[in-house]
Amino acid sequence: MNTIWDVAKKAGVAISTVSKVLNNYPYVSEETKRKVREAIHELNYIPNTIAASLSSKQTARTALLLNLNAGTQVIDEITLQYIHGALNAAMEVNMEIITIFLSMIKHMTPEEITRYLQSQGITGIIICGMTKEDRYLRELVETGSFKSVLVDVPLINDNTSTVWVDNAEAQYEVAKKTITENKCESVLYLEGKDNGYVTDERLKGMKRLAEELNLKMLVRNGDFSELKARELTFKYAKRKDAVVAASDLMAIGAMNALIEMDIFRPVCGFDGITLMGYVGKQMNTVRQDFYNIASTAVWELKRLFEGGKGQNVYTKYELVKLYYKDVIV
Amino acid sequence: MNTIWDVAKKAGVAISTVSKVLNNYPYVSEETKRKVREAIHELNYIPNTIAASLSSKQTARTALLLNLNAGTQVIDEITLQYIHGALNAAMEVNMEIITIFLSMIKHMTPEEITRYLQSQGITGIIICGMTKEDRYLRELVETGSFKSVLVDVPLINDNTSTVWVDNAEAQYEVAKKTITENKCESVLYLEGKDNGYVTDERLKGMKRLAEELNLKMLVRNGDFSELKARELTFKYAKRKDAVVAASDLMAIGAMNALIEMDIFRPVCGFDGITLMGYVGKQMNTVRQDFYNIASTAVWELKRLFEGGKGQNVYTKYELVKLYYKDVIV
DNA sequence: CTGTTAGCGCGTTCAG
DNA sequence: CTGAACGCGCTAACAG
Repeated sequence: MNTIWDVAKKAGVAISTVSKVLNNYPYVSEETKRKVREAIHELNYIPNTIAASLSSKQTARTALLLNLNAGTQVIDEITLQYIHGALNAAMEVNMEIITIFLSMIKHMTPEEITRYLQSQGITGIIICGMTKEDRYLRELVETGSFKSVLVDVPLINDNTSTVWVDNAEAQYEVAKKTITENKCESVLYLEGKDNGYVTDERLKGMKRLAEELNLKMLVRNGDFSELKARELTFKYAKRKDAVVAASDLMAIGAMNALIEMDIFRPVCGFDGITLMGYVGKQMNTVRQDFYNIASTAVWELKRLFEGGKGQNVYTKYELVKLYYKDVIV
Repeated sequence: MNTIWDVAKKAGVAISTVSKVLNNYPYVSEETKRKVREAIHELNYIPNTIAASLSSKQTARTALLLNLNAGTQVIDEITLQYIHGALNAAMEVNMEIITIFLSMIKHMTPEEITRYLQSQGITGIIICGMTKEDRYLRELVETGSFKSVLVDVPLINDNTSTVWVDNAEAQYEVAKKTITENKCESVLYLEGKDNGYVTDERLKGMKRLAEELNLKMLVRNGDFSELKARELTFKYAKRKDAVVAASDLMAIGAMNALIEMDIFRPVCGFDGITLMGYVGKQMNTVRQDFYNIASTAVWELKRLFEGGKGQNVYTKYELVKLYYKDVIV
């Protein structure tokens, strides 16, 4: 491996000069820049990121914290999209990402986590799938030891940004479409886990719709669980005209229950996961681009690293129905 | 953050002594060890891994290389299991893992990849989902610049190990079960991509079975694709008694085709993915524990780091049918 | 605009 | 058995 030393020698300059052109510092003549770049190119030199972070103390090493609670297919798909999006964006902006599952650090106190991360030279974190129960994470973020970007969690301060879709609006839209298409007058709403930050938002959107359309609405907590949604559907769907679920998995559970009960009710979901193409015939859902969300989070973190203040970033969504032909490859 | 200096001061020794007890070097008196450990504990000291790797040049920083070609649910599940298993095991053995998708490095030459990884201080790699087409990866491994563990690829040398299940045997068993249960005399075998290392093995197992049971076997290349399997089934299944697919996804494609054709043929798959519970009623499959495979790979890599020679490590599998009740949560 | 120098935190000889 | 001293590869003042 060539070091910065070799480059300096080859270009006939001091290592600090090389470092400067490497990091785009001002006050370097075009001529020297050229010489240095040439030497770098000829030697196929790649800076040692380890040494760089040791010395600079401010490199963009980032931890991607992921929740992997329920071992369902859905979680898999979403989580992997997060990882993929984050890693690719990280490569673009030249940032190192360490993937960490919350289960691996759940037993630690915020202080322990902080030390653990800092010992790895991590200065920024991106959190996906955080719940209200993850108080230690919240503390971690609030101490401000790291630049943070949270996905789907409304927590913003100088060095914390949030990336999420407008859940209230999305829930409103998808439900409205489903309900008006079928001229329903009453609805069973299967809301998510109380510990989920998006749960309240989605419920809010749903309430607005119920009021607007003058719907009779029954709200029940499905915990984002397919099984629970199934049970609730068995129990309540008969007396309602439609089932709106706050997640695709719950929508699938509801639909399967309806099939077993042998009655038809329109169902809609939220997420837009592939599984819908296999089982959810004709179900409206809100499709989120999780790859893009993670990617956005990385760019937002980069902004924070560069001195930007925390902010709220909305990402897009679309209303879709997934068909088998869309997912078969 | 406390440094090794603070610990040394508190324990009343030199930093080198602290370093020695940290790395379990001999020739340190029990008494000093005790003092140092106490200081470490009181200060909640965690060694800075960055500085450590800079200085030692032999830390176990590892790259987990993953293939993410087809954007299917199946790939998602398997890949995520790999990641999860690897990261958890890595934490146990105190090893740092950087996750990298092959798509991110596919445009680089082996030399470029080598430099890229080395610039990150990486000395070991684990590769999942490598195909025969990934020649640059093979070169990378064969240069011996890294300690490597390959999953499902038969390539072994002093610093390269392989982790995989006995694909031939597994394919033999699952097919045998399916075929004898249904007293079949002819079979359509949907093999995987030619570029897959497991494809030949599975075919080998299948051939042995065909010979043993004196089956009429038609082999067609399904490319691990659901769509292709579907088409092949439409074309050939009618004249056969059973369909054996070299992957779950193909099995699902075959089954859907059979349903549309409105004929019954026993089908079996390979992998044991969750999706089978949703769509694959009563299908035999070979269930692999991808979490465990990745975990095993990490431990194997650790062995290589410690001077062990490359070897072949077999992991287990089981024959199962997945039902909806097994996957609903 | 360029070069010198002092660390970053730790591992590792090598005297003592 | 212990500690002083050097260096890993690089960044960041600080002189010049």
